Amino acid sequence: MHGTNGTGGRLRGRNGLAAAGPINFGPLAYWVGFNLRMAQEAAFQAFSRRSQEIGESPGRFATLTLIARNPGISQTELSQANGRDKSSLTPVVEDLVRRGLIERKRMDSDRRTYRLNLTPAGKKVLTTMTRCARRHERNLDHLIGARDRKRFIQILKKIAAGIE
Amino acid sequence: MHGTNGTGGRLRGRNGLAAAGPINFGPLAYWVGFNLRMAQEAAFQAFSRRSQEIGESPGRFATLTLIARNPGISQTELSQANGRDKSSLTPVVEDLVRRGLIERKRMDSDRRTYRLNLTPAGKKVLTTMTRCARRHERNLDHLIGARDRKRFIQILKKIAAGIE
DNA sequence: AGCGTATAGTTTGGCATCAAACTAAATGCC
DNA sequence: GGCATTTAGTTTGATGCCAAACTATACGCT
Repeated sequence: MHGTNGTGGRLRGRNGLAAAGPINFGPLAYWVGFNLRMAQEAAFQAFSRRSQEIGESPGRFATLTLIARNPGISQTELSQANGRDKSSLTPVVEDLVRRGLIERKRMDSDRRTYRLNLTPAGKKVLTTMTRCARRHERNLDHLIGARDRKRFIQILKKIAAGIE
Repeated sequence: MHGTNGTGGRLRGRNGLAAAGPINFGPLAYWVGFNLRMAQEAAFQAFSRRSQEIGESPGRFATLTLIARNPGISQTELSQANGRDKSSLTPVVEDLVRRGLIERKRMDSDRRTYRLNLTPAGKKVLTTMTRCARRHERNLDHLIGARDRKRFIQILKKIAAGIE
């Protein structure tokens, strides 16, 4: 190496720190995996902040929606639809029951499985959360642009479904 | 409710379980946040499996790449570039130093900060990991299609950068 | 009926992450 | 020089997640 600052190719301020300087991302810059992670994290953080405003946890939203749309769904079905392990659902369901947002009944024909349903209180909370989520979505839509939105979602679905 | 199966609008098998049946995703089906999460998780799982084949952890990959491309980078800069809290980096850096993949030197001018650099061993491991990641990327590229790839990444970057 | 296997949900253990409190060093102001 | 403020990194505590072990029901075969 024959440069003058000994940082191997990156210009920095006199004390070796890039002044909020340009980071070289190398191949990460154009790789899908990395950008997917960064985008997801950013969107999640934003939604998280919004959820806090209404005093709810972001993870509860998809759960309540799926129960609302699929009354009587079992925990295993729910965990699969939601892309989480069934064991992760146990404390969530416990919490939602405790707070009176969902109701949980043993099935008669198969006494291992539960059926989950929203209570009236749960429906009310979901309505509030949905309004909040819609604001978040509008924000994202704005960034993406109406033209590309549909195609964008299609690609996301393909990735979710089609990876081996 | 006056239906016959008591599941409130969802057809199920005789014991109340949808036979790997169609889940109603409601608004989640076309919302960006949810699909972003599902895609990211799927891609991550796939990369995770691949990483295991070469005996590495998926999280190490971006870290090593960023150090390689920005020699002498500090931990705080690194954590920001990588989209993680600086405290998450402490155990990672410890591990990489312990295994002799990176080297860590106090700066002379500011003795609070470290400079991180790859060792020759680290460079070698990164080469292997990069090959592995390229296979993963090819897989994703195939799903996305060459035509939409560039636009897709642009949108992901916009989301990562532009959310408030 | 009885036994082996499969399934629904829970428990446990470990990991990655963040946020807030903390330590040590640097900077600025008087 | 001395003291308040900022900054780099670590520690601690909490959360959410997964995978594997576990419990209890159910199913299937003989």
